Amino acid sequence: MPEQKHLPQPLSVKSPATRDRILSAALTLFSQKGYIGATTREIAAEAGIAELTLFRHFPRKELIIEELLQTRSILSAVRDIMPAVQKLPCEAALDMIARVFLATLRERKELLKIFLSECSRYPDQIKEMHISFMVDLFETLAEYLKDLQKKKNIRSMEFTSAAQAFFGIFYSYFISREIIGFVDASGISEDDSIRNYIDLFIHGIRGGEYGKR
Amino acid sequence: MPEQKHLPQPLSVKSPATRDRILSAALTLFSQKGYIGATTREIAAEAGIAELTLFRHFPRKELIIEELLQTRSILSAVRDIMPAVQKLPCEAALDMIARVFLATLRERKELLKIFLSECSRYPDQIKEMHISFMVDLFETLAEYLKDLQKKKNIRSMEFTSAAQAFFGIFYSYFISREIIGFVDASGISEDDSIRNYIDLFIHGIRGGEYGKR
DNA sequence: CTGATATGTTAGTAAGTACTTACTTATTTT
DNA sequence: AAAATAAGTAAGTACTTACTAACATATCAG
Repeated sequence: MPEQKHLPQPLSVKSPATRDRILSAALTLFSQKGYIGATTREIAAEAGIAELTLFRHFPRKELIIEELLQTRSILSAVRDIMPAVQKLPCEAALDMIARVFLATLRERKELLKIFLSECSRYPDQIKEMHISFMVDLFETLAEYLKDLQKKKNIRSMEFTSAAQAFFGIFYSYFISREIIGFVDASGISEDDSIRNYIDLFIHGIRGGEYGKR
Repeated sequence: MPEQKHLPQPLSVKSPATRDRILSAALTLFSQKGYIGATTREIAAEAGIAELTLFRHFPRKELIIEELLQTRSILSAVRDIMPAVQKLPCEAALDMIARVFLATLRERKELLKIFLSECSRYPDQIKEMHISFMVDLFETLAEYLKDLQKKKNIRSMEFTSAAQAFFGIFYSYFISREIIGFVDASGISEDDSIRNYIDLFIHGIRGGEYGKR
């Protein structure tokens, strides 16, 4: 009877590649089946590793989703393009902002689905990140509109509300197409939809006196 | 050894009150913890009945959510108010439509959360109901706008896109407040938000020639 | 009173699930 | 070559969950 104790293997196992495969597999499965619905066995299989390996990287299942929500959260790509966008005519600028926003949502589609499913049962920290992302978005566009007012014929208004409306249109558009699976029977293409929405928005912010009641 | 067989109790048990308590309890818990996360034990406890009673009404857990999604789905309260709304000035009409829409979403908040969480793993039939609800909403408003064009100075445009934008604004507003838990730090009240959105929308659809490029 | 109906109580089963233990095997580093 | 590192295999534990079986009880119509 050998008394030699197999040390239970160190907890700090590091192989970024494997760790990443686990995270990617988890992202896929969580978004498809929800956090509870996706089992550690499935995640390991999807990642092509042994279930035990998963637990060596993430001693508890919870740590996987926490790391996912923290490291792969939505970053405001919109803020980054603002310098380039300032020089464009406003139709083109808003078109660009809308497209970058939609692209960001598409990139993070899985994460967004997880978040929408799980947000009520997950830590405040993550909620706050999401909210501060939104605030940042709104403020970025609101500032742009304020600047625009100095150069163009733009009404005085609550620019924050306008920005919320703008992103709200595209957010709903995204959710209905990509999450609910709505297909527009009226046959309006994505390009046309974007054009129509922006056209509406631009008329909405434009200065003018008539029609007053 | 008595050979007397206790008949395994008939399957068709009917007590609308109990059935309803189960459905209501399930609605609450599914929306809080998700379909998988809410256990039959918890649902029975919430309904104040024995777990077995639950199974006498719904032999499989799945049948509960199916009945919920079918019998308590969103009905377009918007369509019903259109006759009354036609007579109002358009600002008031749109205000009313927005408020009824928001109220509908609030009433069905739990169901909406379940649907958003579970829509990817649930039958097409339910998806289709949701989509046809949306289509109906959009068409209702689009028709109203078309009529409005005959009486007022309204631009020519794709009214379906305009209707999608209108409801999109309020849908996003609802999701961010009620589901994500966003609180507007800028201190704009709900009434003000609605007013601002509608103001923007009305300017957006109003006819006019200037600003043309 | 009788018997059907709707529920309760208690106990259980079979299948999962997160997570562990014990030990092995490659690969890389020293 | 030795040692450390990152992963694998296989079996199992403790617990939970949807769902069932057996029997008791309360209500109420005929």
